[in-house]
Order: sequence, then structure tokens, then C-alpha cells
Amino acid sequence: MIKITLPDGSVREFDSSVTPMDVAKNISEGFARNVISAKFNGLTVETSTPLTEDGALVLYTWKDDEGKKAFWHSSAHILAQAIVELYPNAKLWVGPAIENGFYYDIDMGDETISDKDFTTIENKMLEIARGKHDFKMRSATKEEALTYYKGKNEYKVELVEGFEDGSITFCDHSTFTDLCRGGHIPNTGIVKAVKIMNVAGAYYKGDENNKQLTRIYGVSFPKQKELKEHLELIEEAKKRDHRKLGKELELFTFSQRVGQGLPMWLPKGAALRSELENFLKKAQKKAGYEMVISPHIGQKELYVTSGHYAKYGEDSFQAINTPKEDEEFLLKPMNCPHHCEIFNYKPYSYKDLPKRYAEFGTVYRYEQSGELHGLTRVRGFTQDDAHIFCTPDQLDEEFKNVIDLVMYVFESLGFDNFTAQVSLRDPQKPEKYIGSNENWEKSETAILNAAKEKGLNYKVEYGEAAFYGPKLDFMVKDALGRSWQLGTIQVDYNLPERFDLTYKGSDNELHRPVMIHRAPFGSMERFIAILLEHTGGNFPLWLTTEQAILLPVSEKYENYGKKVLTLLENNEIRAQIDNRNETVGKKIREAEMNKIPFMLIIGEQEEKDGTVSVRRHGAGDVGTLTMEAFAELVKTEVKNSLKPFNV
RNA sequence: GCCGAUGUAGCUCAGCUGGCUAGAGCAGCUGAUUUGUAAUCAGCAGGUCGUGGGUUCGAGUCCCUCCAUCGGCUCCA
Repeated sequence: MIKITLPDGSVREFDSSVTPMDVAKNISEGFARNVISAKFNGLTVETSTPLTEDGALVLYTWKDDEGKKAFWHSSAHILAQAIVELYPNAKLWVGPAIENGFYYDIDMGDETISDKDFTTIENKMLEIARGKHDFKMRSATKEEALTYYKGKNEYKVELVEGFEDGSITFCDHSTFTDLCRGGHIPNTGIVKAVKIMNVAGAYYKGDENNKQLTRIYGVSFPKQKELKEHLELIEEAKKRDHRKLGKELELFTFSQRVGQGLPMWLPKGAALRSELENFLKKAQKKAGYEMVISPHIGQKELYVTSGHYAKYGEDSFQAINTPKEDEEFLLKPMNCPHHCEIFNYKPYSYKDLPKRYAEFGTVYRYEQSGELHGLTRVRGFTQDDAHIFCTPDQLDEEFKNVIDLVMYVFESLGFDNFTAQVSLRDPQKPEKYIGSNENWEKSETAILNAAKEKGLNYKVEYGEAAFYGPKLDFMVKDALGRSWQLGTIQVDYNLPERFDLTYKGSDNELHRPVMIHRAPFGSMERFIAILLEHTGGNFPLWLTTEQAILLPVSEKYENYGKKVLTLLENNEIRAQIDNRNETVGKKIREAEMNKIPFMLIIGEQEEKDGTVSVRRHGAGDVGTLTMEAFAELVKTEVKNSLKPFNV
């Protein structure tokens, strides 16, 4: 007899070699029908794996993340079988479950797969699924595995060679066999709906020097209806795409003539951007920052000194021509070296520190063409940059203050769904980084301590640090669930050394300051892009550039409109008037599509009473108010939605 | 940069397997209408079909080059 402990704490006794599915059936037949995967003592097992000892068992259904993982991992097997049957020369690499589905990386040999082939693949997969083939795990020796793949699939051979003998397992279903760790649904029949989403190239082992394999992305569901809903959700998300909204709301544009990845801000977008800048400037002033301005180019030597040239010289806009042949300039790819030189303009004492230099600095980077993406990845962008130069014992305090500022920015704009990521060195690749181990350790400790003390819920990622120091990054997802880095805070002991930055200490000796790089938005471009996707273009009232629009019923009320407009302007409410010779219905429709929060209809009655008829975006008619009462309403709402930054 | 796809008026799209002067709605312009909570009516104008080349009697449609865009990979100071 063995004792199986369930998640609710209850313990049930079974004969030895009971399977998770037996336990599920013991709980209830109905529940068992939904169980698709299991974990025993923390390890993923098949629902058919005999349990031979006491332990804790968790059973998963489609509703659990673990259940979905098993479902999609199993679907990847079905995809692989379909591919091998349709393309006998295809060589499989690996096929994991991902956040929304699964993929399989395959060397297709001379064949290519394009979206025209998707239906054929889907039908093949469904045919396999309908066969209700059981997924069966089996152990194999290293030699057996090698014999199986040798001469047939060099990728799997390499994979097997990396494994320890005794730990190798295969999974069989139908006529198909794949090397696999396990974690499947009971049989293929549970998969009722599949969709191949797209194909892409993916470098073998993620290294661009290797051959590019074909990656086929798919998603599958236990019900056709769920697939339909999933696809509808994606369609909905596409409506919030910042590129679409940016065009519709006339915020920004690109031009082939100007060049790839070089956004141009239209009047409405520029107004929005400067509102955001003012918001941050206000908070930064309170936090003791001083604004500086630096030029858009710098001599090559500047970046050689900083170390950026060696690392990113090739990815910069280089060789700005001058009449002199031996002069070489770079278009500024970052602001730090300039700010170091600003710090260097006069000797400082420890009493002057910290110095906090802030700049909305526009920088240019030659990003790979395939990497460009709307406003989130561009070649010219403006960082809300600042560099804090402080003494080593001020570092912790300063770092924590920056976290407060970033949190204030995120809160004010409604980004409550961010991920904090501590980005550290890749211990395997020390050649990627500059500076002494000692300084790196100091920096990494400082960041981890600050993050802990501030109670941030963070995860640690190795290999994500900048080449000069570790970072605390704030990641936010776009409409389609892709993660983007917005805010970033970085500790740097290296640039102060390279630029020989010093201050006079209380001991009358020269000391090296520590530098914090930080950008709460990250860049204006990316921040506004993600903000657009999160709000769907409905910006917070305090931020939106047109808070209200006056819609006179006819031209007769133009004068009254001007009177209302003046009152609103005096109350610092941003409003416009639509005096066109159009019907009210049409003016309302356009104002709604432009996502203007308040529409104020004025006609005979309003003029007589000194009122405005208020319509709220998305909510319809909300009644009539005196113009003063309306101004008060807006002011109160702005005040409530934007709290001041308290240092 | 690499893999795959796309590119028709300012915008959203139609144009079947190559065949008359390339269509529609919205936006624009002109005129009428002076309007009460998501599109007033009529008329007009607007495109060397992303670029350059090729195949063909004939190319928006087929092939190649380049450019741009989209989905991934790699990269992201």
C-alpha cells in the first residue's frame, strides 16, 4: 500500500503501482475525464506512470497552466509526426510548449513551408489526433538512442550525446517516436482543434552563426470553440496595436524617404509627448534633478574612451563628414559619455554630491533592419535619460529613490502589470563585460539589496546586464503579449573610471564617484507605444492633449462657444471647438473616434442658461452642467487621477 | 542581417485561373442644407497598381532585383 497526498491535504491509500489517472478516477469519474497531466513529488509524470512510493500528487486539467503545457507539448509531438509524414526528409530538433501554444524547430532540407501549407499540416494533425493514440514513455540506453538517430538526424545525435546514460527516455505514439523528457496528455484524441499560426526561421541553438532551422508555431485546444475565441482575442488585440492607433489618432508617421525606423511626430503626437515630458520634469525637479542639454554628435574618441565604440561602433551611425579628413564623429548613440564630460567640467567636493543630470536626449542606433518594430524599436529615439553621480555610500539611497520615481511614473500611467527584472552578468561569458569583478559584485549587490528593500517582486536574469554594469529593468507587455523593457536603472563603476571622474572627499583626497544610469520611460517612443496599447488610445485625462471639444449645434452658437472656450482655457483645460458646417451627429461621431474624453454640445438652451450638454467618450450623454461646474468636474478628475510626486 | 509573408487613391479594401479607358466606401473639393447626442444630400476630382528589369501579342495579375512593411530568429548600450 502507498499513501498519496492530494493538494487539499487529504491522503488516500492505494495499491502500489497505481497511476495518477487511477487516483483521478478514485476521486471522481467526471474529474478523471478532465485530467490531462500530473506532477508527483514535484516531478512531471505521465498520467499513466505507475506510482510506487508515498508522495504528493497534483492532477492538472486544461484549466491549469501545467495542463496547458502538457497539452501543447503533446501537440508539438503531433505536429512533428504530421511534418515527418508529409515531408519524409525533415529532421526534427526540439519542440517545446510556449506561453500561447507550441512550436517545433525542424531542418526542412530543400523544402520550404509557407502559409499555403498550413491547412494541409493542420488536417494531418487532426487526422493523427482523431486516432486517439496513447502517449507512451519508454527508457532507452544512450547507445540505443544513438543507434536510432545516427545517420538520420545529426541534431538529435548531438542532443543525445549531451545526456547522461540512464536518463534518456523516448515517447511513442501512433507510428511516431521522439526523444522526450515526458509530460504528456493521455492520448492524442484530446486535441480537437489545431491551428498553425506562422513559420519563422530560428537559428540552431539560438546562435546566428549556426544554420537556420524552420520554426513552425501552432496552437491547439480541447474544443473548437476555444480556438475560435483565441483567434478572436488576437484580432481584438490587433485593434490596440500602437501602429494602427498612431495612424488613426494622427500621432506619428514614418516615411520611406526619411528612412527606416525614423519616426516623425505629428502635431497631436508631439503635444502628447511634451505633456509626458512635463509630467516627468515636474517629478524630477522635486527629486533634485537638474536638466542639461548635450549635442547630437560626438567625436569617435569620446566613445572609444567610454568603451561603447568597441562594443557598438558597428551598430552606430558613423563617420559624420567634416571638411577635415582625419576627423571622425558619431551620431550620439547614448548620452552617458556626454554627461560624464558635463560632470568633469569643474572639480566637485563630496558636499556637492549627488549630482543628478537629466536630459531628454535623442540618440541614434543602427538597429538591424529586421529588428525595427513600430515605435518600440527604432533607429532614432529620445531617452528620458539621467545620470546620477554620487559617493559610494550614497548609492543605496539614490538607487532606492530612483525606484520610487519609476514606481510613481508607472502608477500615474496605470502600468500595474509590470515585471521587475534584475539583469546580471552571464557567468559563462565574462568577455562580454568591462570592469573589475570587485566592482561588478558591488553593483550587483547594490541592485539586489535595493530591490529587496523596496519589496519589489523581481526575477533575476543572467546575461541581461549592460556591458558596463547590472540593471534593474521594468518590463511591460504589449497588446499581443510581447514583453518590452521600459524603465531601467543601472549601476556603473566603470564609466567613472574611464572618464577619470573624481570628487574631493572629506579627507581631502580624490575619490571616484559611482554612477547611476536611469530612464523611467525608457524612451519616449517605446513608452508611448506601450501606453497606446494599454489604453487603446484612451489616455488618462491629465495626459490627453484634447480634454474636451465644443460642438455647437449650428454656426449661430459660435460666439457662445468662444465664451465657453475662454473659461475652459482660464481653468487650464485643453479644449477645442468644432465650428464646421456639419451635423451634430457627425461631429460627435468624429470626436468619439478621436477618443476625446468630453464632448460639449451647445445650442439655444445652453446659451440661454450658460450651460454645456456633456457627453462622455464611450459613455454617451451624461447631462447638462453650467460651464463653471464642468470646469470644476474636469479639474477634480485630473487632480484625482494624477497624484503629485512626494520625495 | 537571416527565414517566411505582404505592398492597388490620403485611409480601409475589391480586382477570379494574364485580356476593353483599374473599381467601391470614407476622407478631400464644389454646391445645396443651419443641423440636438456615432455618418445630410448631390456633383467633381483623385492611382505611371512600392521600385527597376524580364517573360508575353498583351502584366495590377507570372518571374527576378531592390525598397518598405508584417510575423518570427539573432541583437537591444
